[in-house]
Parts: sequence; C-alpha cells; structure tokens
Amino acid sequence: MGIKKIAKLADVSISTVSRVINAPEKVKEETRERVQKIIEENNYRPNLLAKELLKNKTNLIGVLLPRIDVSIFATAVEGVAKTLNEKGYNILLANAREKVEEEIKYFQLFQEKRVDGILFFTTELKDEHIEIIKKIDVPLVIIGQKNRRIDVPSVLYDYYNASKKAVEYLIERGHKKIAFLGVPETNTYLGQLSKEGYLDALEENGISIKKEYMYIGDFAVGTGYTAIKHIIEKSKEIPTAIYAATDHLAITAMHYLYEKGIRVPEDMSIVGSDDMEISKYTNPALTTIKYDYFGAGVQAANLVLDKVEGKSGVLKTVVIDYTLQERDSTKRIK
Amino acid sequence: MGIKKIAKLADVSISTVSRVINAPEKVKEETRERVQKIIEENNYRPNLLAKELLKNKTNLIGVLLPRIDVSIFATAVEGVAKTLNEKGYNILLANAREKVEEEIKYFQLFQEKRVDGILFFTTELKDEHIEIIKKIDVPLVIIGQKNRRIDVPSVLYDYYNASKKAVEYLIERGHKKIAFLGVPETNTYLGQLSKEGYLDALEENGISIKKEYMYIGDFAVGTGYTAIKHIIEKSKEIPTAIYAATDHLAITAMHYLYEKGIRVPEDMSIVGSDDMEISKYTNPALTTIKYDYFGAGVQAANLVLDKVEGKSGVLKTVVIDYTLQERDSTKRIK
DNA sequence: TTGTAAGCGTTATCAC
DNA sequence: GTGATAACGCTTACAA
Repeated sequence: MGIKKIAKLADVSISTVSRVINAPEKVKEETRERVQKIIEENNYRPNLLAKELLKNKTNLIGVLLPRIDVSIFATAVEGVAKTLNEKGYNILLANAREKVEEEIKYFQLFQEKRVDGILFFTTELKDEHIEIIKKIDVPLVIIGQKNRRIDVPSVLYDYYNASKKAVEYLIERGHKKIAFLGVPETNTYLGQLSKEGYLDALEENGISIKKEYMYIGDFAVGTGYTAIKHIIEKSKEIPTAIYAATDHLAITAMHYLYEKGIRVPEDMSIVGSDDMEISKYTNPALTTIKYDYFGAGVQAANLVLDKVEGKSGVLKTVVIDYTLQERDSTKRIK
Repeated sequence: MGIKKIAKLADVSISTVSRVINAPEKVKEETRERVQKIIEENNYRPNLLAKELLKNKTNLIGVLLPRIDVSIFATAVEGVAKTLNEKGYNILLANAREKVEEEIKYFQLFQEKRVDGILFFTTELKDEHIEIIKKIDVPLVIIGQKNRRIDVPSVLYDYYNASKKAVEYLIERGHKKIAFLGVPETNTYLGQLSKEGYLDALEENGISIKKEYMYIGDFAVGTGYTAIKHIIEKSKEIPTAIYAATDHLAITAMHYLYEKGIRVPEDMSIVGSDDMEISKYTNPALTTIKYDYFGAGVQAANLVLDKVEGKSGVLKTVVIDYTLQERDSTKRIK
C-alpha cells in the first residue's frame, strides 16, 4: 500500500501526497516538507501502473526484432533507446528469435500491455504479419521492409542504389568478372534489392551476367566462406572481384581466400556492405558500404513518437542514406 | 473501455467475460461461445495494466546495461530473453549509455514500474550503485561484478584463471617476451583480474615482468592498434607474443601488425579473449578464450526468476566457465 | 452457472 | 490549501 500509507503517516489526505509529488507548488511549504520527509524515510515510490491505467498512457514503446545479437539491430536499438529515453519513453524489448509465431504473440502482448507505440524490425513481411498489422491500432513503424498492402510508415535502407554503386566502383576499376554473395530474396529489401543493384550495374555497363558468379547464402556468420568456395570451385574463370551483400559475407569470404593463398586485393578485390565496427580492422581493411543504422533507429523512434503524440503531416517513408567507405580491399586492374 | 463493453454486447456480466478469458471451463459452453465470438469480433484485448495493478505482478524484468551494441552484452541478453520468455516474462530494456546518473534513474523507474526483478549488467560498481542497491527490495542479480558490501547474487566470468591459462599457453610454446593489452582496472573483474592472471602466470614461470610490455587501453574498438604500436615503438626488445584482454584489442592489434608487415604467427603470436563470432574468420584465425555469454544470460535470468518465484536455496554466485579456442594465431618458438 | 461488489493505487474534479 | 470521492479495467470472493 503506497500513497495511503504515506498520507496516514503524514496525517494528510492522499490528494495532498499526490500534489506533493506532481504539483508541489500547490502545497503549503510546511506540509510539503513534512510529507516529503516521510516519502523519503519510507523509500516510497509511486506505483506507475495505477497512473498508467488511469491515464491510459504507458510511455512504453514495444520494440520487436528478430535478434538482438546482430550488430545492425543492436546499433539501431542504441539509436532508438537514446531517442526514446530523451523524450521520456521506455522500451519493452521483444526478441522473437526469427519465429513468426513469436512475433504474433508479441504483437498481442504489446496490445495487452498497452504500449504507446511499436517499432517492428524485420527482414520479412509475411501474410500473418500483414494481417495482424492491419488490425492493430497502436502507432507502428516498420524498419527494414515495406509492403504496399499496408499503409505504415517505414524506415528503409537504400540497398538498391548502394549495391549498384558498389558494383560500379569495381567496374570503374577495370573489373568485369564480379562475383555476387547475396542473402535470400525472401528478405525483399536486402536480398532482392542488392541483387537487382548488382545485376543492373553489370547490365548498364554491358557486362554479361554469369549465374555461376552468384551465390545466395543466408544470415549465418560463416556463409561467405562457403559461398566463395563454391563459386571458385565451380567457375571456369575465377572472378577478379567480389561484391558481398553483408560484411559478414565479405569477411568470411576473405578468410577462405586467405586459406587458399589468394591475396586481397592483389588477386581478388572485394567490397562489402554494412561497415561493421570491425571492418576497418580486417587485413586488409575492407572497402564497404556504410549505412547509418544508429540514425535509422533515431528516425524510427521519432516517427513513432510523432504518431503517438499526434503530430500531423507525418513523413511516411524514410530512406536511409549510404556512403562508400574506401579502404584497402580493392585494386584497379588491367 | 474493455470488458464492460464486451459484457454489455454479450448480455452477460463482466465476471463472465473474465471467466471466458481466464477460466473458460467454468462457463457454460453456449455462453462461452457467444462471448468468445464478440471478443473476437471486437478485437478485444484485456488490459494487463489493470490485472497487474490488482495482482501486484507485472511479469516484467528490468534489464539494465551500459550498451546494447557490444556483442558480449547483446549475446547475454539473447540468453536472458530466451529464458525469460519461456517462463512468461518480458524485458524492460534500460540502456544507460555508460552513465551512472542514468543507471540510478532506471533503478527508480524499475521500482515505479513495479518490475518483478532486475538484471544489472555492469563493468563497474560505484558507491552510488551500492547505495541504491541496498535500498531496493526487488530481486536483483548483478552480472559482471561483485562487491562484498552488498549481498546480491552475481554471475561472474573467470577472468583470472582464463588469463593465466592464456599466458601459460604462450609460455608453453616457448614465449618469454609477452605483451599484455588490457582494459582499465576500474573495471574490477575484467581489468584487474586479467592483469593479475597475466602477472601471476609470468611470475610462476620465473619470467620477469616488464612494464614496457603492458598497455592499458579502453573499450573503444581501435585501442589494440594504439596499444601494440606504443609497445613496439617504446620497447628495446620487441615482444614475441601478445595476450589481449578482449578480441577487439587482439583484432585491432593484428591490423597494426599487418600494416607494419609483422606476420602473425610467424613473427608474433597472439591470443585474444571473448571469441566473438568473427574471431574464427580473422586472418589468421584468432586463438582466444571463449566465454559462454549466452549461458551467462540464461543463468542470470534463472537466478532472478528463482528469487522472484521465491525458491529457497538460491545459489549466490555463478562463475562462468571458459575454454581456450586454439586456432592459428600462435606459433611455438625456439 | 452467473452476477454483485470490493479493491488494486493512482489522478482529477469539485467542494470546503 | 486541503480533503472526499469517482474513475481507470480488471480479478475474485461471495451471493444468488
């Protein structure tokens, strides 16, 4: 029992205690001090549940993501956390471990816990998602995907242009035999767009596309190793350059090249995508596309707060910019 | 308005609606189905705030950590999340961005939000922490530190023995000139213990300690680079091996060696500590100490749940084991 | 099998 | 300045 106990001890009504906490200026100094003292002596903390129930406002944002131990999500959440906390909101973290049923479960939970808004990080939008999202009337922002069947603000990465630019960068340096290490296309935005960027860059430069230079792996860390091994073993002509859709792919591919004595960048150029913290320190340092994941988190948080706080004219889709970080993993040839 | 609306629409009392949700077997099938249908038609979700207020139980665990975008924390949180979710608990995430005031603020918030338990990940226990922790009567588990002034269950990593073992491993391979790349000692457990392990290993093997072989950096990613640069430039005799207290230190040190044309392991052996996902793919693959961070999260979650659910005989301190992952970054000499 | 009503800990309205 | 009281949306005796 909280405020009632304090009221009794201080010999005032609960309204006065409430005022001491929320509007101290409305209470006579003497009373205020007496009540304040008792609050501190008893280490009293107001029960926010009661307040939240009454006000129908929790200052809680549900953050749903596939995994937290993947740096692109962790970094974005860092941006989310900073932004939300500055504005007095907190995070209900839901780690769905890449299971759709878990995600659905969490959408229910978010509603029952009466979160003020939802940030949904995902690599895939399935029918089940669409269906439940249509029903939810809590402010929602999706990060990493977009679907025309639902009208929800999104934060997206410019994977298409980034990939195209990365491949053009290699082409400008004389490369024509360029391998592509990708991720599954179920992941519309990264999987599909990075592949399209690669294909269009080749096409626009009059380079014919070779299926044997393309390998679609998954998100497991070691995939790049398998991918480039496969390409090198199966190709008649070994490529002179690699474009990898993630830095994990690039770094683990480099490890295979190292094992085989294929030197980077002398024998093989490589461009990654992500710019993980560690990519600056690979040997050689990896040239890669840098996305502002932290900034994406900040923007997503701001988008959802705008909706929560009823600001009109909310921007619907934010596209996160990219930059090419030139380092030492590519070489000009011919 | 929730349950009341449903009750009216179904022409039953709110208790019946409540029963349909919580104890359907107590309701006549016919009534149950009618109510259920109306619940679904209206997409009704019970308000957990009301229930939590009444029951004084939120099934929420406050997770306080310095940063989420550091793999050792993110991995541990993955373990925490899995364990908590399996048992029906959720995470209120508090990212304190390494500021003590923020941490204090979150301890307050946790109390006001009536979390059932708290998981406190930290690299440092200051007086302010001790003070507030003494006052809190919510079940609490500390991960990464221990202080004899407070009697709180802890999950610790066996940094001392792990470091000693890593250094002994180098000594067994003929190394006597071994550099140490450390982290600040304010971080009792990692900073101090890893240094002590290093010093004791040398001492017990009759190797004299050289100050010039030791460099205490910080947690920034690039520190290893600066550290080994400093040691190599200032030492009369260049060391033949390095033990680094984190993989970040090790990997960025390797990058410096690469730039200088110092070959690993031919000219310099190196052992790290953490076994990050990527460490298997450095060139050469990094020999390092592996800690089970995921398991630490699981154990911490279980500890706090045991306290929350009032199980007696709670284990007070859990020490997380380590293993040495032998890979290709060390060489036997002489 | 179902309904009534008290109570969880607050805030807010209105009176004194 | 201060106090009584209704209300927030639920669960749970207890009564019917």
